[in-house]
Order: sequence, then C-alpha cells, then structure tokens
Amino acid sequence: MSKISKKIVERLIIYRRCLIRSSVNSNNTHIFSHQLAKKSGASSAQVRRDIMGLGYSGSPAYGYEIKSLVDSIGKFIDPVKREKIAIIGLGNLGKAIVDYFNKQSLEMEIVAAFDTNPEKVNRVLMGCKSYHIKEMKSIIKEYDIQTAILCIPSINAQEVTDELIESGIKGILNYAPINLNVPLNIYVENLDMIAIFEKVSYFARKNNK
Amino acid sequence: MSKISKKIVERLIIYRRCLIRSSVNSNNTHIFSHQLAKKSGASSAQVRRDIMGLGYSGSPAYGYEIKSLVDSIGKFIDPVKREKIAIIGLGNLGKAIVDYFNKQSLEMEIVAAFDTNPEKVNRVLMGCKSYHIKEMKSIIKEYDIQTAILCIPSINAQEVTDELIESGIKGILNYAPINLNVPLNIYVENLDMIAIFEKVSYFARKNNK
DNA sequence: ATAACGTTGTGATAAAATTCACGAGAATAT
DNA sequence: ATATTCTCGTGAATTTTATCACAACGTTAT
Ligand SMILES: NC(=O)c1ccc[n+]([C@@H]2O[C@H](COP(=O)([O-])OP(=O)(O)OC[C@H]3O[C@@H](n4cnc5c(N)ncnc54)[C@H](O)[C@@H]3O)[C@@H](O)[C@H]2O)c1
Ligand SMILES: NC(=O)c1ccc[n+]([C@@H]2O[C@H](COP(=O)([O-])OP(=O)(O)OC[C@H]3O[C@@H](n4cnc5c(N)ncnc54)[C@H](O)[C@@H]3O)[C@@H](O)[C@H]2O)c1
Repeated sequence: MSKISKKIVERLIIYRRCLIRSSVNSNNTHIFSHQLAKKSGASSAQVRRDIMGLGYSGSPAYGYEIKSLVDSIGKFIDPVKREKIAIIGLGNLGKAIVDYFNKQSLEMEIVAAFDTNPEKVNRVLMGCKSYHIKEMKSIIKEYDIQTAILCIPSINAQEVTDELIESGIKGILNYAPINLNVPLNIYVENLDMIAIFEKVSYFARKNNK
Repeated sequence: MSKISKKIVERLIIYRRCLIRSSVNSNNTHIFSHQLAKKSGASSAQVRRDIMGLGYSGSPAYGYEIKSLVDSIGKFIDPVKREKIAIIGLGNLGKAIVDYFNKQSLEMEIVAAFDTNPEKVNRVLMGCKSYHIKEMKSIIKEYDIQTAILCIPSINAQEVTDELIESGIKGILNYAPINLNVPLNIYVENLDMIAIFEKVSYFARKNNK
C-alpha cells in the first residue's frame, strides 16, 4: 500500500471537514473529485490520489459517496476512543476555544481546563470542568488524556509543557508565541496567529500570486 | 535571482518571529543557521537556502547578524506602510484577537471592528474602535484597509465576505469553518481550529511519525 | 444498439522542495 | 606559522509532491 504522507493526512482532514460542512446544507449523497477539489482548494487529480491512498473507491458514474467516504477518512484519522482534550489557560482565548470546540466537534471534547487563577477554577463551561494547575498531573492521568491545548502566556509555557509531558501528554496545540522544547516523540503544532496574518498581508499585497 | 516560493515566504515569516522572540531574552547579536533551524523546525541547509534567496549574507565565522537579518526579511515581507486591519465579529474570539494583536504586534494594528450587535459598537478596545456593520464599507475605504479578519458565524460569512471585497479588501483571515467563494485575486487563509487539532491528535497517536 | 459524455484510478511524467556535500574562508588553538 | 575547527553559500543529487493523460466503464441521449 502506498504511504500516506503528512501532507496527505492534512488534506484528508480538510476533505472531511468540507464534506461534513457541505452535507449539512445540501442533500446530495455523492460528490465528484472536482467538486471536492473546489471546496478544499486542492486539484481534482490530487483529491483522487489522496482518496486512492485510503483504499476507498468511488464510481465513475456518481463520484464518491459522501457518507462512506467520511467514514473511510475517519477510520484512518480518528482515534479508537473519543478524544479527550485538556486545555491550559482559561483567558480570553482559552474560553473562546472551549466554547467553540465543545459546541462544534462531535469526535472530540475538551474535558478539563487548568489555570493558576483561583477565580477561574471549579467552574464548568460547555461541559468542561476547570481545575487548579496543581491538580493537572493527576487529572490528566485519571482521564487518560493524550492531547492538550496551551493558551497561557509565553513566559510560563515551557514549564507547563514539561509538566504536560510528565503527565503523559503526547500532542500539544500551542498558541503561545514561543518555541517549546520537547522530546522527539511528542508532537507540537504551533499556531502563531501573527505569523499567519503576516502571510495574509503578504499575499494580499501580491494579489494572491 | 532564484524565485521565492509560497513555502519559503511562510518560513521566512517564522524565522523572523523566532529571531524577534529570542532576541528579547538573549543578547546575542548573531545566530548560526543550525540554531535558527532548531528554533524554527527547519533544517539548517534550508535556513541557509531560504536566506540566500533574500540576497542576504552571513559570515562563516559568526553566522547571521540578527538585527540586519530581521530587517532584510522585513524588507521582503512587510508592506511599505504600517498594516491596518479590520476585524468583523467581536464575539469571544474576536475580542481575544484584538487584544492579542494590538498588544503584541509592532508592524500592524487592528484599527476597526464591525459587529451587528448594538451593544458591541461604539466602543474602544486596545486602540481599536468598533462600528456597526452597516458602516463597514465606508470606514474600510476611509482608512484604506487592505486586509480583514473574519470571526462571525459561518452562516453570515459569505455575505460579509462579498461586502468586504466590494470595499476593496484583498486578503482575509477566515476563522469561520466554511469555504468562502472569492475571486482569484483575493487571498483567503482559512484557519479551521478543529482541523488543526485533528492533526495534533493524529500525530500524537502516531508518536509524531 | 450504439455513440457521446464524463468520471474514476493510476502509471508515467514533471515540477518542486529538500538534502547532500564540499570549497572557501575566518577564527582559534597549538 | 600551521593545523584544526567551524561555518556559509551553493551546485548537484535526491526525494517528495503534484500533474498529466488515458484506458476502462457506467450513464444518458439518440
Ligand atoms: N488572544 C488571542 O487571540 C491569542 C492569539 C494567539 C495567541 N495567544 C496567546 O495565547 C496565550 C493566552 O492568550 P489570552 O489572550 O487568553 O491571555 P489571557 O491573559 O487572557 O489568559 C491567560 C490565562 O492563563 C492563565 N495562566 C497564566 N499562567 C498560567 C500557568 N502557569 N498555568 C495555568 N494557567 C496560567 C491566566 O490565569 C489566564 O487565565 C498567550 O500566550 C497569548 O500570547 C492569544
Ligand atoms: N471561539 C473560537 O475559538 C473559534 C475558533 C475557531 C473558529 N471560530 C469561529 O469564529 C466565529 C466566531 O466565533 P466566536 O466564538 O467569537 O462566536 P460569538 O458568537 O461569540 O461571536 C460572533 C460575533 O459575530 C457577530 N456577528 C454575527 N453576525 C454578524 C454579521 N453579519 N456581521 C457582523 N458581526 C456579526 C455577533 O454579534 C457576535 O458578536 C464563528 O464562526 C466560530 O465558528 C471560533
């Protein structure tokens, strides 16, 4: 079987998001590669190749059956159990994220939040309970949480990261604008909003060339 | 001169962010390609290649001079004038973003916010004034704003996008989980937080392989 | 019947991105 | 002085990624 590269995984995730979104406001049961391409920003040949990699097949007559394609991507992408996520930092951004994730996502849920500020602990927001940071290690182990979202000031990000890793966390989505030092087997995705916006600004000026 | 591809632009932006961050808490004046590689996640050969593309040169003895390298990247990436940004939607996410951008970024500023909710207009947050959406077109033209951040519910995103484009906006950072339809010369960057987190979850499970 | 059409799946090809690897040269050690 | 040790800049090689292009095949129109 052909290898599924990092890039292909990223696109499969996008394809699925596009499929789920469009199946909400349309009642088509099938989609052609060129339609999914348009929605996702890929080329139609690439869509077909990526889907081929999954071992999934469409029909030349009707294209891909949306529901089973979504399932097929899910079988490849999703964890066996429902994903339980921790979030660290219940500031402006953290609260917005908890609200958004737990409203939108069916496959995963932010189950625990941690903060140092006593006013932010022992609350419940969208099904997510908040705790003091000193309880973090035990709660993460208790819930068997594998992934975390980091929304605290840069200055504290590395020390909390070290604790997260000690607690058994394997993946971190980091919003703090700092480069975290982690072992090779830990996956960190940095989401630097300013860097992303600089890109928008650049390509806007170049008329998207 | 060799071409600067989209990918290289993205990395240059990251390099600069890393350089600026690390120059805050260290007083080194120079940096080697392998050090910047470590910070940014690229390889050292790639760092050298990318910087080469700028026409900038380091010294084999001391590496790159941080300040002039930052300037050199800026000369390539930055607009001539300070970037003025509009934001649409002052909900949880929108407020967090205004606060963050206007605190952190030196090169750009969110100068105007727009919302439909009367309670959210005619306020000032971190130097950003908020207006009713019906004033959007005129204010954007008045300030000569080229780029916008979209933080409103998906359902309204397309119509507002159409108005943004009519107003002369050339680039959009879109947080709503929907695919916007825009002309080819308009740059849209979609930031789908759930898609990004799905990636984190996947690679965490695969031990970052 | 059968021709025309539009799509998938995929081998072959092209293009893009990345890494390799080494000459040149400055700094430092001996 | 000379050797040693780093690095940068970069041509060449390699690897990865994306596109091309078409046979095979079901559908629809005639
Ligand atoms: N607001 C944004 O849109 C935005 C965007 C990108 C990145 N960021 C970054 O995300 C982080 C949070 O942003 P914010 O706007 O929510 O900031 P904020 O100041 O509103 O919230 C920070 C929260 O973290 C908590 N905290 C501080 N130290 C902690 C620790 N050691 N352990 C646990 N909790 C701790 C604070 O009590 C507070 O509740 C910052 O690093 C910021 O730079 C924010
Ligand atoms: N909260 C998050 O972390 C998060 C993350 C990713 C994406 N998103 C998306 O970003 C958008 C906003 O998220 P939020 O959490 O801030 O939601 P929110 O409901 O808190 O805020 C939405 C804001 O948009 C305003 N609004 C609605 N229609 C408008 C219109 N036509 N013109 C101008 N303003 C309008 C509302 O008055 C409100 O202030 C949503 O599409 C959401 O799915 C949110």
